[in-house]
Amino acid sequence: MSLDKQSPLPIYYQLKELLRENIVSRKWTPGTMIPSERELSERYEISRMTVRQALGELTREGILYREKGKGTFVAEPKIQQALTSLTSFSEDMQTRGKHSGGKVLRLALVSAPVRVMEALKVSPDQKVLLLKRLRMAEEAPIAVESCFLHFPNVQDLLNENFENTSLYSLLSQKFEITPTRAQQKVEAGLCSSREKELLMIEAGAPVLRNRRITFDQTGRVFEYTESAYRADRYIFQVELDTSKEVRE
Amino acid sequence: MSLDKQSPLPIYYQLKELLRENIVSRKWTPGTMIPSERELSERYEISRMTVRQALGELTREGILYREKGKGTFVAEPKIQQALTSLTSFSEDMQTRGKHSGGKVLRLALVSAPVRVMEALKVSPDQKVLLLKRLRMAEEAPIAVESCFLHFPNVQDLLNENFENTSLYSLLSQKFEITPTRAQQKVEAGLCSSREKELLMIEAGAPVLRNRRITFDQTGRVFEYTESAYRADRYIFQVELDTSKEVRE
DNA sequence: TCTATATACTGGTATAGACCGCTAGTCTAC
DNA sequence: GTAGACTAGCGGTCTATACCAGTATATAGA
Repeated sequence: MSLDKQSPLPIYYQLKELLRENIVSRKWTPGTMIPSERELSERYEISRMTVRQALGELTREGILYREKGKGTFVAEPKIQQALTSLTSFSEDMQTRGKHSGGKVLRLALVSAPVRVMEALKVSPDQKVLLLKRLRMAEEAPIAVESCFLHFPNVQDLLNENFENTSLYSLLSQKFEITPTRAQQKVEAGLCSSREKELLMIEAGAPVLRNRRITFDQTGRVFEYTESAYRADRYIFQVELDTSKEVRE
Repeated sequence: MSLDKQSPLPIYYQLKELLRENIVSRKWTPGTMIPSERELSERYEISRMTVRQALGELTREGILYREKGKGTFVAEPKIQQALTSLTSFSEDMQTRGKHSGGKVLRLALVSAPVRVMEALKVSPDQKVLLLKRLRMAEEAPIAVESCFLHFPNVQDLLNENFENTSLYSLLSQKFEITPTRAQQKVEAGLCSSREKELLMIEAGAPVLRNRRITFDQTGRVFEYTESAYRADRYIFQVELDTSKEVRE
């Protein structure tokens, strides 16, 4: 594997994904020392500062940790993450060991329905990005998800390929948006006729309906998502904990 | 205010604190465009890369945000963090302004089903207290709840009246048990024939199924509860927050 | 044998310069 | 008047280099 310096993708980003691949494939296991910054910079014929940008981002993602004078190492995976924390679907599925995937049903700038406008706090003349996807797990449909996004330059997402990429990792890489807090409402319902076809279930089958408003690190709402999960294939899990102190 | 290049503190860190001071003192208010990277680098006679390190960290902290081609701006302050809270049904209903109530369907020491034994970590010969209730809200049934309890002297609860009393307030008053942490699983399903009658819904109506394992302040599990909520009358809500660190 | 020093690594900080794509305002030609 | 070209300024990426401080190991001296 190597880097393509002609690619429009930044070099540090290519290196980052290359390193990530070595970790998720368990070629490098937790605790392993990865090649030093100087070694990586020589091997791929790039500047050490570029290597540092890749390693820095992976470190902030909790995938690597550095020790001055010693080296950079693969971090232990976080166990709790799937529960209390905010995950996108891709990451959610990964932590459960299932193969994630999805088919984009729609990706466009739209005028939002009123309930979405209220959630995203946008005025009627503002358009939001709608990303509607059929979510898959192990080759079978598991959920229909409509994700409404609103933040500066959201239209840049129109050219992205969401079939294999996590929305949240894109948001953090290109927009410096980190999902930090969310309000989620979960209820039971019966599938609509459209959902019945997409999810390949029978009429009258139950679905889990999920509505989520997500806030970034600055406290701004950037996402409102509605999803309908096949009840026979999905369980919503949450850990509640009152022992955590409220800051400030 | 200026920077001390002889200080053992890194220059980027000094700049970061200097900029932060301008923001917390509200000299720069939210939405203000701060000086450009090149301007800061000239003003303080430092490299632009050093400026970028300071701005990058403040951006990741959510204090600044950048817009390509435009500039770097002061972000809106973080809103107060809300907690994921752990409430009993009575309190849950109270916070929603509905009159809470319930009819006790069964209160007895029983041998627990296997899934309950596993959750409560009891051996097959140990009996647990089963409290099965029909939960009401505004004179109408809203949920069927089976609550399995296991802790010292649990049999003392046999004489209690649960029609109007919160289980959790009893536990804290008489047993010094404070619900502190819980794992909850939520899924959608269709009502059983028994649930249909109790909840007064039609056959094939959807229900929200909830399973909760609750731990007390010492980390011991004391409760396993299964409930089925009328989908048309109940929405499960949760606030998620990743800004609180999860530690082992 | 044990301690102290030399040295060869590591990541951390900082420099100065370059080019890119994007934004917004201005200016020109129609 | 207005659409399109130009341009100054912005953040984003990348290079090549330098020196610092911490870590581990080998080596020289007591």
